[in-house]
Amino acid sequence: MKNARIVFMGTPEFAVNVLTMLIENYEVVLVVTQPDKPVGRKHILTPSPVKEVACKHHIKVFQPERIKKDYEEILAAKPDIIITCAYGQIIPKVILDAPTLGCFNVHASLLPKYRGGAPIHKAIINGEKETGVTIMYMDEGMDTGDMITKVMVPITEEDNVGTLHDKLSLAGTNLLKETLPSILNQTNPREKQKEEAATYAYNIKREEEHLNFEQKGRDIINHIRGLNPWPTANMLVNDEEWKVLEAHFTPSTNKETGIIQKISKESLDITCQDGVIHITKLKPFGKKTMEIKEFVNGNKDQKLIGIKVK
RNA sequence: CGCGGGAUAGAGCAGCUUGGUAGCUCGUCGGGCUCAUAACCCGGAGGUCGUAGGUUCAAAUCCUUCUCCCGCAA
Repeated sequence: MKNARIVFMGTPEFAVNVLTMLIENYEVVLVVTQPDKPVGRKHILTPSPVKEVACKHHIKVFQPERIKKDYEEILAAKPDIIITCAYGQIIPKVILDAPTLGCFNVHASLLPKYRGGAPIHKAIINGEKETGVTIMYMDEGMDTGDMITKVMVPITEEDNVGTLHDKLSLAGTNLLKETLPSILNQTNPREKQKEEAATYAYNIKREEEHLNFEQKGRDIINHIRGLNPWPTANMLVNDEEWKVLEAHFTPSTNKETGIIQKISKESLDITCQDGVIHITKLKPFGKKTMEIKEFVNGNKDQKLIGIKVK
């Protein structure tokens, strides 16, 4: 089926590469994405990245508030195939059953691990050495459908959510490009997920962004890079919320955790369970984010030394 | 008018309470020391103190307006 009618459903930056590839190679008849959301202090109504791409290519966009109740437009598009990628809403069975070839999803993890909305963040936070992308059939569960193809992507020490996100987005796009022909002529493999091996990566909650210096250094570093550049880890300094963007760790023994030990042009050092966290990029309360070098220029009197960070 | 933080040299800050012709760290430029240096020493350039108005002999500093940036909440 060469000229399949494709409906694409997706929302954030992660889905942009996938959509672009589909537009360049296939006939995308409708793009479904989340409604424009008010963003920032001024509540400026902002379209999703996916919507912007769709508009640029003059493809019809559908933005239901609740797809569970408002889906007629998708049926009307008479899709042969629906491809989703980080859409952001649970898709009802009526839609899953609509396309002649089925509904397929591009998910940023090696399923059945990290089902859910924050697989990239959680993979880094948990200190994984590798993750990947899975292309799969959709069913009514959350990322529980049968798997078709996967690609592995290593996680390096230097990776954070931003860099890994970009790698996975590209890997997912390429994987879909390779997999789609077999889906279209219905020769693709199909493998059930092992339910007992499933783990979940739910969206990051506000309280999960807070650093705990009683933890081991390795875990704290993973936590920081697993939340950078978004939503970013934070800590309380003098009861003000500071953001921590980059840091590294050296092991040692300490009497007390969470103490600001030293501020130098190399780093701001805070004790943790088994060593010292060296913060090299941060955002003090009310300030812009800054490199340690900039930060230390304005803190030459070292008045933060000895303070307990919470 | 949702809550709070901020705006002073290219960067990060101090000074504002108790008005009196602008300071620190870094960067930059020039010179010196050194085998050498991102180290050290000496010297220079660079600011109408976010905007507009008010009080005053005098405003970065006190009062009012507006703009912009940041976090939270949505």
